[in-house]
Amino acid sequence: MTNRSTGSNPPAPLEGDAHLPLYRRLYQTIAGRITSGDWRPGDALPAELDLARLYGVAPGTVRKAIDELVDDGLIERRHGSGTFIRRPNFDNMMVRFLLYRDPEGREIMPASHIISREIVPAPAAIAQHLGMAEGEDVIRMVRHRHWEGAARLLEDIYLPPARFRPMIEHSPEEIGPLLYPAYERLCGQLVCFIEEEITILDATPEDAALLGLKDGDLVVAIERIAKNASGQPIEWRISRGEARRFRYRISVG
Amino acid sequence: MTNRSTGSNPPAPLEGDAHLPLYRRLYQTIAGRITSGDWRPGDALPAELDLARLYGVAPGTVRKAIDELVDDGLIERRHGSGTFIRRPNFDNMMVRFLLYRDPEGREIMPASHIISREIVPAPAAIAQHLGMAEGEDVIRMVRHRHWEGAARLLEDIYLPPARFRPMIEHSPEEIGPLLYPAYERLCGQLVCFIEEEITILDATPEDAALLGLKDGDLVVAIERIAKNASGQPIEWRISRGEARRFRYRISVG
DNA sequence: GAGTGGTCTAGACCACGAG
DNA sequence: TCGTGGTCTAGACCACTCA
Repeated sequence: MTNRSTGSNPPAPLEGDAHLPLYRRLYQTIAGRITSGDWRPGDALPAELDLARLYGVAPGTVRKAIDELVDDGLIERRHGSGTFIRRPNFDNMMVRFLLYRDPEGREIMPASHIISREIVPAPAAIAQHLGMAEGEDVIRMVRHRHWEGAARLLEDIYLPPARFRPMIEHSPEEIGPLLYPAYERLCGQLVCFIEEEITILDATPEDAALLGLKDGDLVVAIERIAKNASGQPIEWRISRGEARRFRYRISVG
Repeated sequence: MTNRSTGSNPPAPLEGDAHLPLYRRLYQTIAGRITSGDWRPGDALPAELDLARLYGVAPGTVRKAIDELVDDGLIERRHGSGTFIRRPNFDNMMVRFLLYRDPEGREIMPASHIISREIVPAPAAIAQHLGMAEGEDVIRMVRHRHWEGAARLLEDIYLPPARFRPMIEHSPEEIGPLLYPAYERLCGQLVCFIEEEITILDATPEDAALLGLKDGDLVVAIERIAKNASGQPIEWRISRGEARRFRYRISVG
């Protein structure tokens, strides 16, 4: 059988090489419609049987593609009501690890101060992380996060201008305290995956001064690469904070 | 259809409550045969169609159970040759994070010194982690790991005697430098899952002395709970090392 | 070539959520 | 009550490994 659309429209095309499994190509197609903003967080996907008809594949093939999208956290099933695009929430993640709490023990939303935004030539390491050429223009943003009356977290953030020009054109007030919602609202960019590397090292004199640390104190440095639904890197950042009281949980299968 | 064994033996029983999905019960059944030592690392599982016949379920149901066992790292598929029990390798994990290398940059297998082994009443927190009652007997083992001529990692390890009595009956030479292989070899216990929590804190005077740190230096403390194939906790440990140069990578979907 | 997992199909029936 | 996802079945054919 070469075409199983039962008398109705011809099937929609799938992304990806024809030699890839259908469920892989369907995964990429759905991820691409999230990346493009065609489907946005909160939206419902078509029902599985509708997707099967739409793309001309069997229901079991749709199910396998959706299984993997759910595993990767891009979408979410709600039994009886449908399948929905997720909005991951990474922006406030680091604050949790630094274990600061208000007097009642609740988590704090720290104040956010954008110190500078400029376009600079991409250093080699950052260009590589972002899939750009060395020396190509890149947006560099410095941000400090404050709580308990002092700077606690220093962030250097690098963004490709092709996707993120609005981040230098809008005022800090329009951007607000959380970056990832601003990326989505102002630039149509959705962060879906992150990879981090944690290092403990000696504070530089500048960082020590900004964080109120003594000479010889240690900082925790968290390097992060953030990717969109299609797995393309869209942000690189390094954050530094006081190492003491840092805490992190992981589980490995 | 109530019984689909085609004229041959009746199906083998599945673990778990009858109201659970068949693929979940099959997952638990296979995990249980790993825990019990019935199937050991390196062994091949029966072919998927044989498992389907053995347990009286459809091939697709076997496939879904095996998919999840593979996702959880308990088994491994090799296309064309079979499905095999995996042997996870966690024991040396922490050493990687501390970034010590020999002069040629290779990873080091640090020397391992068992300082003490004793049976003590379980403190409340440890009893809870191990699913025991407070005050019940627990094995406490202290181990130091050395490289570059000094102690670099201090480990306090707690084990339930019901599973691990051989660990106090055998000599340190019989145990060898790696604990998890010794658990498997001497006690028939296989570690399949771990959860860790990393904290940076001030060194206690004793830890500072043992690690050669100055007063006020920081240590990284890694608390770990290790579980077998059935998800039962079988070991709790806390390891401390110098915080400086600590490094950790994670990715979050 | 025999046996294995990998992909894909085409359904049936159940459990859940919302109107 | 209807539409959704959740489970389960029963096969076909392909791709890979190894003797």
